[in-house]
Amino acid sequence: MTPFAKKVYQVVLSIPLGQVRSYKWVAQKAGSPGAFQAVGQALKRNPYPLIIPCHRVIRNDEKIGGYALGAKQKKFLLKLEKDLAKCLLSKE
DNA sequence: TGTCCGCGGGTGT
DNA sequence: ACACCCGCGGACA
Repeated sequence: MTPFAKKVYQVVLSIPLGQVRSYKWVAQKAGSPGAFQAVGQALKRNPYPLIIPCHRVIRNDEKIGGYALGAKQKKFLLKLEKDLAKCLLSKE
């Protein structure tokens, strides 16, 4: 586990439910604003793609980009999380 | 070996 | 199909 990747995981794990951040944002929080691609590599090489909400990390223009389990799955998960977040917000 | 940077390809409209 | 950004690959310390 590399320190950079670990920090990336921490940042991704800090993303609230139903919220999404861009690779640039994660890269900046990781300590390297220009290493947004390294973030993707770290997520791809992450030991637990299902544990880390890597699907909350999307492109800077809300595009999908890529996903270890499938870009379409990523969109699906994002839709579910957004709906879930909305449900939680509707509920007091 | 790991991290950072650039070209080409993919997704979205 | 085009434009922008990147889940890739290569080079440097």
